[in-house]
Amino acid sequence: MASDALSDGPIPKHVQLREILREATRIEGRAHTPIGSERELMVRYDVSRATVREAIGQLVNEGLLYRVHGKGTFVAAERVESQLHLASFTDDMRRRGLEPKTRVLDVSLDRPPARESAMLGLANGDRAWRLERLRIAAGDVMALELGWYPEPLLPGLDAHDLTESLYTLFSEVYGLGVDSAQQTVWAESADDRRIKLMGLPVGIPLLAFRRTSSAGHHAVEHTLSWYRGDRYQVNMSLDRRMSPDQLPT
Amino acid sequence: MASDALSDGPIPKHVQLREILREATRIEGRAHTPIGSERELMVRYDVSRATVREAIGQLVNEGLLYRVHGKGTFVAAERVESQLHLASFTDDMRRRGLEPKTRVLDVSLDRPPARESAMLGLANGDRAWRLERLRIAAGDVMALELGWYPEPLLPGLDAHDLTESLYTLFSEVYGLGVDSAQQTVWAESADDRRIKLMGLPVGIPLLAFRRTSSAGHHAVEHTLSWYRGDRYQVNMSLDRRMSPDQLPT
DNA sequence: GGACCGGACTGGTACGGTCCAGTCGTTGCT
DNA sequence: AGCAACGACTGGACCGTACCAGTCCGGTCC
Repeated sequence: MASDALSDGPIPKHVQLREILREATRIEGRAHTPIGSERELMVRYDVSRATVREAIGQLVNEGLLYRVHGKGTFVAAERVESQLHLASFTDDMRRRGLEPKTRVLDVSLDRPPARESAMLGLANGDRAWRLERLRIAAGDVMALELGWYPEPLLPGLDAHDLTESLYTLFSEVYGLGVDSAQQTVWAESADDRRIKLMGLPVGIPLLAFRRTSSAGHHAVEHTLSWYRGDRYQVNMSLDRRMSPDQLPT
Repeated sequence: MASDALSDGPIPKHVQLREILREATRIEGRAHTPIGSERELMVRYDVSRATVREAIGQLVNEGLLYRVHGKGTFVAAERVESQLHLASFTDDMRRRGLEPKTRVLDVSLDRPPARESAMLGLANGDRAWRLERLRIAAGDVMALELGWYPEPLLPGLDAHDLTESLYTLFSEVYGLGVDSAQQTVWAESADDRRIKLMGLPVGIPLLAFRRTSSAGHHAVEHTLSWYRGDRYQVNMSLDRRMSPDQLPT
């Protein structure tokens, strides 16, 4: 085994350690196993606990690790793709003769950020499922998606197959038929994390979506999605029969 | 002004400070202004520099702030938000309290490319008005727009003031009330010409729109628009009453 | 057998410190 | 006037310490 020491030099120690831990997450079958405690890693790699926490924090942000207070830091689960949900993406891909797939990067129970909490109508401190997925078609990652789902409405969500259509799951298992959504779209550049996660060429623009989906009066989903700008577009029809706040520019 | 002290209690200090700084990013016209140095904030709020860095780091991750090594921490520019509706740019910006300006770059009579010709229902050889404009709001160029307008339906269009709302013009002068549109949205990078025309920083992503607008059975407009991806977003409402192929992802 | 408690582990919060590296304005010299 | 150096600022990296809060297991007692 290679030495556990980190080298002095131009590459910061927290980056070196982050990459070592990233490799560790790739070992087959490691999902949900611990990576070693922070104090253990600081001894093994001869760095401070703050440096260990910085490295781990970045991988947690990327969805490759997750932390449980008082318990440990674990490798996030990775699952193989399956059928895609939501008519538009699936139909759009199929209309182009492509086979769509979904990969779940992470599912965990967390307190969502204030904004997401508000959008989901959660009380302070209520938890939600945090779900991160990749959408794949024609062998390429088309989109990265991060979603929040209210735990009170969807208990035990993580026990279900989250690579299938969530809307079908909500309807069949929880009796929550999604019937409306609010959505915002803009363009942005891909940062390093998403370039890496999505396997993108540098500099490629992303089409970003934020959506809140509802079943009747219950908000059941708040998602952020990023689609490759060069491989994806949205078609829509607009007319004056729609209410004024529904008509596009 | 409220006290700058952070309170002891259940809410961690880095969270309290984060929310104070978040509010500071919302002040009108603060884009690209510094929020105060880390050392300044540690004195003002009586916390350690690590606590300040933790709070700032979270807002940087959310895209509300950005850091420049050796220079400072700045408020990120805010995106102009547009409700998805069938309004002209002029009407849309006014509804959000911004003073829109349009600069006409070029207006001429031409035979449009085959695709535009087809979309406008023109016969072979028919001419259309070619109109190129910059859309400006809040002192910045928001969009570049290239549009085609069928000359048979809109004779003498170039004699009118084309900096105002075209939809209003079509209705009042030509009796053509725009009542529906087909629109496609995607993301792309700005090429050199558009960087120059729009005065954009290099590398900024664009939100691209292609639209065909109709008055009854007449297609009256075919446009391509490019909006700054960092300053513009589109909101839309979706529900199941729409046909499945109208629902975006 | 079950409940409870304490200890040993875990991650989370907060502090203080030092030094490195980037930016920019000022000053002095040519 | 131009250029280089320096100082004062900035963020970045890394270290150490202390304590808080959550989890879990083993031991003890009833």
